[in-house]
Amino acid sequence: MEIPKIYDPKLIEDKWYAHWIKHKFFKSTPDEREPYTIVIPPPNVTGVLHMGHMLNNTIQDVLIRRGRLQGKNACWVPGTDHASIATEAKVVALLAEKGIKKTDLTREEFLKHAWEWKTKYGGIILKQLEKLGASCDWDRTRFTMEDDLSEAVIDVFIDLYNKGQIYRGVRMVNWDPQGLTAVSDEEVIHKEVNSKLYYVKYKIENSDEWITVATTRPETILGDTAVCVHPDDERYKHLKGKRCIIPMVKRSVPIIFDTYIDLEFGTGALKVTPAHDINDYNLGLKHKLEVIDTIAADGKMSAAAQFYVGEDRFAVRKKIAKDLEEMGQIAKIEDIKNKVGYSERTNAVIEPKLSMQWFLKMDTISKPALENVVNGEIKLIPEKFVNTYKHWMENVHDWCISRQLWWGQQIPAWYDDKGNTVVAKTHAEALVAYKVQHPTSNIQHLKQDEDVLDTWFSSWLWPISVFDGFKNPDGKDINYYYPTNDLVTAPEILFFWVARMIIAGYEYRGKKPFTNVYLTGIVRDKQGRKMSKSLGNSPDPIDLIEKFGADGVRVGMLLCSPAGNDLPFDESMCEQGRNFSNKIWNAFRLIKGWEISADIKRGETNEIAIQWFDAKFNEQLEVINDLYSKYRMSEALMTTYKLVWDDFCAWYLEMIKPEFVDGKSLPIDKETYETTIVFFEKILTVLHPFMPFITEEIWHLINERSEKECIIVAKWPAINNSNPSILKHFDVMMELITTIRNIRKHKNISPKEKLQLFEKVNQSEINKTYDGIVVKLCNLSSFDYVTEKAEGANSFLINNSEFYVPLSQNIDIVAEKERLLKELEYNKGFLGSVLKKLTNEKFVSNAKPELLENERKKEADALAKIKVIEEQLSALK
RNA sequence: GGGAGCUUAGCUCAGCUGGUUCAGAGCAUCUGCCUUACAAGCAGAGGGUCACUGGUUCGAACCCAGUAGUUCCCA
Repeated sequence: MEIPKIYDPKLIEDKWYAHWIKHKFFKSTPDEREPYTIVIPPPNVTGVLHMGHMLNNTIQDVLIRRGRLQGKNACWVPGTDHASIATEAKVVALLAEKGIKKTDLTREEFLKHAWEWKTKYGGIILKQLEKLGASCDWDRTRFTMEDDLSEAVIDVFIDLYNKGQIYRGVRMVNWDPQGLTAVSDEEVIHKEVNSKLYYVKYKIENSDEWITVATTRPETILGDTAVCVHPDDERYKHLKGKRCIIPMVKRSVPIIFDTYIDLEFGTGALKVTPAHDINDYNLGLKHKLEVIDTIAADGKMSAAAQFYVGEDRFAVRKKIAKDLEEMGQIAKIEDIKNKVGYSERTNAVIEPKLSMQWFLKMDTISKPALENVVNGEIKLIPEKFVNTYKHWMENVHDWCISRQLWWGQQIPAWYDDKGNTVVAKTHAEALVAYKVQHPTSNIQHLKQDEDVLDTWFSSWLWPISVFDGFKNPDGKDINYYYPTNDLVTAPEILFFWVARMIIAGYEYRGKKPFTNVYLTGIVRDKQGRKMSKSLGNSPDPIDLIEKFGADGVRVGMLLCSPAGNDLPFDESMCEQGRNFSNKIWNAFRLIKGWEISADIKRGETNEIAIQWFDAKFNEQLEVINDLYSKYRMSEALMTTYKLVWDDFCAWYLEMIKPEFVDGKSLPIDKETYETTIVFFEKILTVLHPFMPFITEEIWHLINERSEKECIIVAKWPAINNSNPSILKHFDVMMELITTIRNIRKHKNISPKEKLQLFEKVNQSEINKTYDGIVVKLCNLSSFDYVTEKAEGANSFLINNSEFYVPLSQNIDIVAEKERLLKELEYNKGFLGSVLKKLTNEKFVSNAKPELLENERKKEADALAKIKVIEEQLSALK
């Protein structure tokens, strides 16, 4: 049988994925086993797989596969969300290419196009997840806008409205003039930009005096309805009761006094534009000012502005500055830096805008979500995010849940022509409710609210709605899978999504939606920039999988990404993963290549090697289990990596590897072979969550197995630590081996040349248990015990035992002396530091007894070592 | 402007209740090897004033205070 020496993932990954699907290994239905559940953070239907998804979904797959191996009923629910703004923008753009304007279509016609788009392109990302090996239960795939989930959204809206938690009101919202919709506070990104501060002179009415205000937004002057100064400001006290004239529009407005004003900023006089600034709006409410909305929804000046009507606000900013300057009303212009809000979705500059919106009250409904994270009922990993979470939840704002879009769940609110509102599921129900409220009315038709709900208002129900928890609140699925176990997501949406799911969980199930929230880092490029499509700095994950294999990419990403830490991505990480695959493959090749003999008896060397690896495996498995329980995934992987590469390949296999005689490998005894297979299978199982494909492939090659006997449904090894003491003996032996190899290296002795080794020891202390291994791994011709120093040999110390390796070449006495002196010096220094503690009365009286004991032992060891070194030194003369 | 976090080897990170098995790991680097599993490898090696300053302590990477740099959140 010819096994290729380079592992080629391309040949097997698709095969095994199809095999797993065929045998329904990802499928989960409620049964008597303990459930282990993860709901996917639904990616946006418009999305394609990027590195962030790779990281996030790899972690989920590792967790779910391990849960499955542990015998739990593992259920990973996939799906997508409908992403109102992004999808609608895509569809609008697509229609524009065909020469169709959204405004020419009815709502129904537009939605038809949108659904067509969704059917055709939505969900590409889910297909891509298969390449990664994601073991989702695809039969459970959900979409936030499918009928059942939409119905849940509508029902929740109605329920919260009836509970008085939802209200409609005019509010200053963050308006995205490009997306033509309001966006929530959390969707606004504030960036510091270079701006100009314009000092504009307003004439005091019936006077020759002027008052100068400072503004970064002169285009809003047209909507000014007051000028405000601080009541304590000596400069303006005399203006009490006066009015001033707004430039251009020549409107007379009052000069008002309010302590809100910052005396230091600008001139201490503030122009007040209630329609276009949240603070001004509040001032306006307080002082009962007129509100003039001069900027239309698309960011252009409205008719109310009187000037520059139909021109864009930024063009107008420049123009009005110039025009005012010509009129002599600009006092000066300064360069400043200020923060400007941008839409997360469209990157347009956010325009504060007054509009009628729907809001969810957050003050009371969010309480359990705060408490249960603070008290640890729900764990955030890493814990540091609890602070941020707490801070946010304690200062939570009402949630603006309406969006001026069509793609989404239309708000179930109905109005008569006077604006009277009823909230109901259907027009018929609305009409009935309306008649109850207005018994005298004979209206037959109510108009439904044009707006849809924020997409997060769908996804906050996700952990419940994917199990039909609204439609069927006592259903088998929801009762079995909810609360789910782990959620894996990015810290960026901790508030957008995670907090709101927790709120919904307590509101609608009275229980948390999940227990652990694992927050991944952000995948960045080498310059620390977030990977994004617009920057073009993200490699295509599918290309990476082509190049390094899915297993390689998974390992590469996970090795360097502790929870919550950003991940500066570099392809070389995947290379390390690929190399690891190859290492495992070659271990398999080695084992598979052995000739097995039932006639040979298992030698002592192999027996010891087996005992040792068994102990080592159990020791490390315990560490790995513990790391998993703490969600320290990258460390669990690194521990597994070293167990496989160092302990299994570099040590164990080298110890049991049959010798070559006359250009031919000797056969291996059956017992050792079979045990080695058992070890290898255990190792493959522990590797499986990280590297599902190669482990499945080897699993089927290493032993005769039926189609259904797959590693994906194998059993996670149990801990069975029978002989832990052997590990200590081995550590000493390994040090001996390394030292001998080091001598070889320093003396330039070929690995092929056999060496002799002597240990100076009293006959009673001889323990030859490990000698065979040392002989084998160091290529020795003999390992003998002596009572006297061997002449002309290289000597060294391990644990206060002296060893000699006779060399054909002469020993460099000078160098040897130097080395010994250095070692002596170090040990004397060490002894000194120990003695310093032991002679320190306070240390002796304060330190714990076992610590004191340890120091005494160190003292004794150091003294013994110094004695030996001194003997060696004197022998050199 | 307010709050939180971070700073340990060239890079990415461990380091639990302070005590030389505590200064570590992987990658990268350097040296020698194409040794019939693997050069995508093997065997070795070098590399850090634990950001800085001060304090507490018998003893500080670890606790406290301040400084600098950096990231995030909020306004």
